[in-house]
Amino acid sequence: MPIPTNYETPVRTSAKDRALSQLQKWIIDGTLQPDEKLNDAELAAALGVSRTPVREALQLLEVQGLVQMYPGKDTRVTTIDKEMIGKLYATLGALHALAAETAAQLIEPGQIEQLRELNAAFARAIKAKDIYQALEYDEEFHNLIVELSDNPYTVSFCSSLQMHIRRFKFVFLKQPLGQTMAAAEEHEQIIDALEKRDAQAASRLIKQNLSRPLEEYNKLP
Amino acid sequence: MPIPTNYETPVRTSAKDRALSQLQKWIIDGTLQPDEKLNDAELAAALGVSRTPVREALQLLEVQGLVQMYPGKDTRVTTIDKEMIGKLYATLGALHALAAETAAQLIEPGQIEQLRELNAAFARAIKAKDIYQALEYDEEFHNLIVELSDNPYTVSFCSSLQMHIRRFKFVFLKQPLGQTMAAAEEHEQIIDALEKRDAQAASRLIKQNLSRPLEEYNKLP
DNA sequence: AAACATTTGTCCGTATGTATA
DNA sequence: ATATACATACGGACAAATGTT
Repeated sequence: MPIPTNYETPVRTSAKDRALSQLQKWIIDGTLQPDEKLNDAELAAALGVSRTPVREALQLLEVQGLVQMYPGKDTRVTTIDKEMIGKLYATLGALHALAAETAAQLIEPGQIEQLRELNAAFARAIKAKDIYQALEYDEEFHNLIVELSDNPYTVSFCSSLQMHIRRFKFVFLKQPLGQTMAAAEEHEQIIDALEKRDAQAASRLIKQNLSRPLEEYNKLP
Repeated sequence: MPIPTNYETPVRTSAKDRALSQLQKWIIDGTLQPDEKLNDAELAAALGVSRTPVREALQLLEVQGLVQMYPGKDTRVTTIDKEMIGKLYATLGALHALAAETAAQLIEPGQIEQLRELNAAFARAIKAKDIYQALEYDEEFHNLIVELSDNPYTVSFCSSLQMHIRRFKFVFLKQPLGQTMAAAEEHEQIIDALEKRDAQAASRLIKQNLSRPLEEYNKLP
C-alpha cells in the first residue's frame, strides 16, 4: 500500500508571519478598531509569542498602512477616512486599466477560457443570490487579469489596495455591496476586448466596471 | 543678542531608521550588489548598532523589494532583471497619468507658478549641462504633480517605483541618461494642460514625457 | 518641578533549522 | 548518513523616552 505523501504544512510558518496574518485579519474585520491603541506586550501574550515577532509584524503593518507607529509614544490602528474610498478606487482603476492594456497583448486562448469560466461562476453566484461567493469570483476575475499582465509591481500594489478596500467594506458597510448581472455582462465585454487584443477598449471597460461599486457606495445615505 | 533656535536634528532618528536609510543607499548605489549575501551581524557591526534594528530594517527592505529573505537560509540583495525597467516605467506612467488627471481638477494658480519655476530651473540645468541637477528638478517636477493629486496611495507607490528606477540607473548605466530641452518643452505643455484643467491632455502628455527615458534606454547597445 | 510608571527601542543570548564536510 | 558549523528566529532583560501625578 502506497504511503501517501505528507502534504501537511508545506510551508514552515514563522511566529512573525502568524502574528502578521492574525493582526491583518483583526484590523480588516474591525476586531481591532480604527485608532485603537496596540500594546505589543498584550498582543504577544494573546498570540502566545514574544514581543519580537509582534513588533516585526507591526512594522510591516505600518508599511502597509494599517497601523501607525508614533516613536516613543504608542502604536495605533490607522483611522479611516470616508473620502479615502474614492482615492482607493481611483488608484486601483488606473492600475487595473494598465494591467488590461498589457494583458491584451499577452493573453493566450487558454487564459481567455479561464476568464470565461470565472465569469460564468460569477453569474451563477449572482443568480443564486450568493453575495459573498459572487464577490470572491469578481475579485478572482480581476486578479487574473492583473496577473496576466505579468508585472510584479502592479500585482503588489493592487493586492495592497484590495486589502484596504476590504477593510472599508467591513468597517463602514457591515454588509457587502450587491453585485448585479450588469457587472457580468461588462466582464463579458472585457473578455471580448482582450480576445480581440483591443487594449484601449479593455482599459476603458475595466475602469467602467471598477467604478460601479464606488457609485453604489455614493448612493448610500 | 537673540539666541538662535536650535534646528539641529529636529527628528530623533532611531537606530532602525538609520540602518534602513544607509542600507537603502548602499543597495541603490550598488555598494551592495545584486545577489550579495547580507549577514545581519556584519551589517550591525558596520553600522555600530545591534542586530535587532538591522533585522527590522532588512524586513522593511524586503517589503520594498530591495532584498529577499529566504527564511532559515539567508538574506540577499534582490537581483535586477533588465526587462523590469519597462514594467517599472509602465506602472509609474499609469500612476503619474492618474495624478495628472486629478491634479488638473484641484490645482490652484500658485501651484501652477511653482511648476513653472521648477521647469525653468530644469531648463537652466540642461543648458548648463548639469545632468544631475537636471534630473533632480525633473523628479521634483513630477513629484509635485503627484503630491497635488492628494492621493497617499499614489504618492507611496510612486516613491517606491522611483527608488527602483534609481537603482536600475545606478547599476546598469553608470552614468545617467541625458535630459534634453524637448523634455522641458513637454513640461511646459503639461503645465498648460493643467492650467486649462484639461485632464485628458495632461494625462496623455505625462505618459509621453515619461516614456522618453525608456526610449533612450532601449536605444543603448 | 521632580520622581514615577508605562511603553517603546535596543541588546544579546539561546535554540532551531539549514547547508556542508 | 552523521556530525559539524553557521545563520537565522525568537525570547527575555535592560535602557531610554514620554506622559503623569
